[in-house]
Amino acid sequence: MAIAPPRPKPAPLNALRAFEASARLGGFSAAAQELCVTPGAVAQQVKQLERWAGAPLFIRKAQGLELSTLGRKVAADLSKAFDLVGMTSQKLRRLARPTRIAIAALPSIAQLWLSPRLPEIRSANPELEISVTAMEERPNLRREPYDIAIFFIDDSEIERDATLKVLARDRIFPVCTPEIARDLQGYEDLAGHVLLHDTAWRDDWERWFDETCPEVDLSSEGPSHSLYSLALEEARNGAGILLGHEALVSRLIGTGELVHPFDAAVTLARSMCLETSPSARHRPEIDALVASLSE
Amino acid sequence: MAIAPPRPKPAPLNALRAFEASARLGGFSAAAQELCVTPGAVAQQVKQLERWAGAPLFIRKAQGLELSTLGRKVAADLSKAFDLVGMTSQKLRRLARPTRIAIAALPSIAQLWLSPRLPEIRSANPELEISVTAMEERPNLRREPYDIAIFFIDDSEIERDATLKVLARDRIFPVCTPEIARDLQGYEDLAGHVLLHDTAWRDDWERWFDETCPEVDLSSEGPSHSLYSLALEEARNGAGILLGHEALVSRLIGTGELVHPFDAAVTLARSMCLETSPSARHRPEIDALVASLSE
DNA sequence: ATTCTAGGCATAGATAAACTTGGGCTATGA
DNA sequence: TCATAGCCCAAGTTTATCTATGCCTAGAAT
Repeated sequence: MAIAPPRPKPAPLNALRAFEASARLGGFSAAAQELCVTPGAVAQQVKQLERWAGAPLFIRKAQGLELSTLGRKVAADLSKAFDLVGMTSQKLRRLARPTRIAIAALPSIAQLWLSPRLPEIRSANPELEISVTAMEERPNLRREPYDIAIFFIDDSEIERDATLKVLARDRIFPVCTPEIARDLQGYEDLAGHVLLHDTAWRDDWERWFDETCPEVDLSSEGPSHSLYSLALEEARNGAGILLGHEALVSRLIGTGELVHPFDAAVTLARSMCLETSPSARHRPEIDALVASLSE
Repeated sequence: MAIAPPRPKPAPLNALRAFEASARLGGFSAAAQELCVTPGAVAQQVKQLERWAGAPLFIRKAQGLELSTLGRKVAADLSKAFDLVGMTSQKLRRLARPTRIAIAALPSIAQLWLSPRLPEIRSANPELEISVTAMEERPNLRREPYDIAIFFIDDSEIERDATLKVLARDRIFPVCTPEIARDLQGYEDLAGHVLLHDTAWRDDWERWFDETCPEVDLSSEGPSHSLYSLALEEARNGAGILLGHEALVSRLIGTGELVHPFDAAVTLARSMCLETSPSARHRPEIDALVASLSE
């Protein structure tokens, strides 16, 4: 009774995932970032799924997307399904090699905060294989294979998510070499120096001026670096004054290589937080590591 | 702070699915059949997943597979996750075009039982687009995009699954043209005629001999066809005697083209059953169709 | 108004993933 | 002792997926 199989195919898995990410994040570009591909690839996948289903899932607008009625009806279920897939695959990875621990962190945090603490942790737990991956955006720990993530997170989000562990509030203040600091008697003396910037935190200086000395007329112009650690290196070499984020500069202040010439500090509405993967909680290796990092 | 992304990749979805199917069905070959690929393809996918995880999921034995401890720990969760994915994608398909109904059936059932009933159903529900796909194996309705499946199913399984709806017990008895029937006075007269077979139901004749006339020495040799409907066509053309499955031959008996020369019938331990997709239940279109098919 | 920017669309070509094929190997059972 | 059912491996091929471009639209910023 053999028969050739022109059978209706099951839905393409990758297309479902692309749709789910687009629906959850509200756009192809955001989804593309999460999936590490270009927006065009995501758009194609979604279109493929629409062809399979026979009806559109999104209403395309010139500016971004909107879920169609149909899309809205299935997006939540799909998210739940892929959360389960993701968490199970992480469980698999962890059970396979429990001593392998992956940490995701902002590049600046990875280099300036985490890296100095790792040697001690590694020597205290020689059996652990700790890997650190630097990235700009906080990954979705329900999906991506990291056990721990360390990023700056807005307070509003911290309130909503009780599993986030605050490591330090984000306080900013100018830092420079002791030599430069000798020139700085008052805020107006800043005008004569180079103000170093980080591209991602471009308005740090403006923010600090506004909150500490709005009466002084100062320009926040200056060279900017795409890596905070580069800007910090420049400051350490005496190239100018950088707005330091407390958690990231305290080491260099401790060694005396940098000083903070003004007492005024601004506390931003966010904190450096440690997040653990839902599938990693209550694992002894992870708990111990989190405890070490929290001091 | 841009950074090149050599990020640890998430688990490959297709590999997860291949592993899940292999674990659930107990072998690469069975999984390959469900996924419509060759066993080698499944083996490669599973190996890829093992590389990703860093540990083996199966213990390979000369005869088939056995789940490793690790594999056993994640297989159940993965099945649940992919069930959810599959059911959601079916929900999507159905919501997109609610009047499109896909039926899967054994080729013989499709042609001999279902096909004669469809014209009436189609004219009673002209808005429905009913498609029929013939296949040898009962599909997994949690995964594959069919709304209804009609297959012969063993009684033991029917007891376990209350959602199966029995359409007819599987009763078998010889059938032939009225001309041939005139030659058949007793069981021993069968010896002089060609006995037609279906390859998939090769032992039907032996079974019937055993239960109705074990004392007569009859050979169950004879030509076999890979499609039951072909064998039936031969019988209708007077080429020999076929063991008829009641549900499949009753039409031709009704028209008088075939007769059953002996009263003796054997009831097999299985029935022709109708199964509905979990995601299709309680939909008016489906319920109405099921009711029509159940008479 | 004009320019700029962000986001989506379409296509072609390049890249990577998945699949098939064919040949080996090992136990089981007729 | 052979046949069978499974799995493994190595090419080689097909298919799917991704990138790269250029184009279009609607708000936002000059």
